[in-house]
Amino acid sequence: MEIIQQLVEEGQVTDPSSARGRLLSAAAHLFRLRGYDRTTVRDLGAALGIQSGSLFHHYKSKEEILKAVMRETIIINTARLRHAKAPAKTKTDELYALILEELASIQGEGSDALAVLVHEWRTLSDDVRSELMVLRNAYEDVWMETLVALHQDKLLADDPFIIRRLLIGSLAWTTNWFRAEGNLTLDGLAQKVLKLVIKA
Amino acid sequence: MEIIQQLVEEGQVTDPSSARGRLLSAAAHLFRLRGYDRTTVRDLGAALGIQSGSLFHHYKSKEEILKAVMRETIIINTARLRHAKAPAKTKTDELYALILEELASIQGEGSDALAVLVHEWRTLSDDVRSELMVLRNAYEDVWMETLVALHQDKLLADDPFIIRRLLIGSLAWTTNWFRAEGNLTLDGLAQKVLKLVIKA
DNA sequence: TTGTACCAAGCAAGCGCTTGGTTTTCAATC
DNA sequence: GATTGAAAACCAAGCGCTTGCTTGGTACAA
Repeated sequence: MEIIQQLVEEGQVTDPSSARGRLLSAAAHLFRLRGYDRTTVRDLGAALGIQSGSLFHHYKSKEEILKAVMRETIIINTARLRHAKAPAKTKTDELYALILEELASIQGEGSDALAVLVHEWRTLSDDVRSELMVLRNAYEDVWMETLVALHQDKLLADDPFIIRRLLIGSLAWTTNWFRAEGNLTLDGLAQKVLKLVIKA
Repeated sequence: MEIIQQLVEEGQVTDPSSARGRLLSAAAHLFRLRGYDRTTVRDLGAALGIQSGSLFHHYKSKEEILKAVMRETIIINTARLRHAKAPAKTKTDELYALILEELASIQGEGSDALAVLVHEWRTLSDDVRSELMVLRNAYEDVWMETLVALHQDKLLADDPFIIRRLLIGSLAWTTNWFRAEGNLTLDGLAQKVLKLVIKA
């Protein structure tokens, strides 16, 4: 995943192989598994093989850890999304690429972090939430560029804002049921979703 | 809401005006607002104007309260769903009625409880979860009857199981953005959603 | 007079986080 | 290429507070 490496070099995200980086991915994993509130700093320490108190050398509070997980998740996935739609030849291809990429992010690597992002959004304090909102808007912009263009070409089944909101829910919910082992592949699912929102 | 009254008389759900009933709706409200984990028994007691310890006269643990909230929510909403689709003349009308009713449940009355149901599902212990799963399956059956029939009539845009799963996510997510004050009504939204999943 | 609904007080366990000190890492120096 | 120094990473212990829940008793309606 050279996208991440580039972001590391730009100083935008933490190196996953560093102490802080391992902390963040362990946190993402546990936060997803048990939820933020049910994950104690002792759990997190144990997962890393260190004392719970040692965590506070890296981040000054538990919420700072959650914030960092979310911040980096949004940044990484925004970059991924842009990267995914770049080679598309038509706007419809672009939309397919976006759907597939978001599905892959939810299902595959980084899935922990993205699930945490959706699930624990309201856990954040107001300050932190509005701080992250800026990043999240940038993520949504990548979607809206494509959707608005499709709407102008009369290719979208409905208003782009409505479509996007319905899509968020549908795609996020796949964590709860989709398993790649089934006879439905991720590409297959992305195709099905695409067909629902594109005019016949 | 005479549906609820009938369920009360059948002994399926708790009378909302009883002490236990008020406890459950206060719990649903707080669980939604702050999440189950962040809601303390002291918060809950304060909301009811009683001591936190007094709660345990009604339910033997905090999780029992969550379980009761969920249990009754599923039962009530299953009855609502059946009631909503009864007068429909075509299968398409049935589906519209189901979509509208689920949207209404999420947005309007009982919205607290249904939101809790979606959000706190994984909070439950395995035992309780599988116990509630039985009820939840009954709820899903109401949907599947209609969707399978539509699929047989070649009116559905895709496999009924896929459609339902995509719908759950879309509809549940509306809590996070839909506000009835806008220029989009609930019926309007239901219509839009219906059109996406029904063949042109 | 029996059961329902509640109170007042508090216990044991678990929580996030702090403190003061030790080990590890690693680039700069000789 | 060994020596050094300081920053980064971590430990051991525990503090102060909150948590879910218990206990023994009271008010009151039927």
